[in-house]
Amino acid sequence: MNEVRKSTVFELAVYDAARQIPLGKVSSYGSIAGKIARGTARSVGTALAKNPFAPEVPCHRVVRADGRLGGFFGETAGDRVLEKALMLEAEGVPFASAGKVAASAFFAL
DNA sequence: ACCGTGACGGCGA
DNA sequence: TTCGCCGCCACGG
Repeated sequence: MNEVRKSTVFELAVYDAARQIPLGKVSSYGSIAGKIARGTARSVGTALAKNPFAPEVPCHRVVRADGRLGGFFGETAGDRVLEKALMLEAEGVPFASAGKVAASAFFAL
């Protein structure tokens, strides 16, 4: 029988870092990459995309370096965008503008 | 071992 | 300021 998809050490490190993001705050893919000192924003995004520990791991609190929400929240993705954006607002994350998180909302990992 | 893909980031026009 | 291209690392086939 099939085993569960075993995550790599890198991915686990990413999940652990994301899990440290407090409610009402966010972090960028690049910041996490630097935190775990492994990989880059690209690989971090790929790892979070697999996130088998959701919602245990608040991957929705991870945004792009420019404050934008990112792939899962892509404006062209449809209604999902608003759902996630609203979820962040519900957590108390300040927005600089529509769909853009304020720089002060970034949590220093 | 090699190639293509992907929830990104920085720079140039 | 906005749009587009290249470069970055990790993973699966």
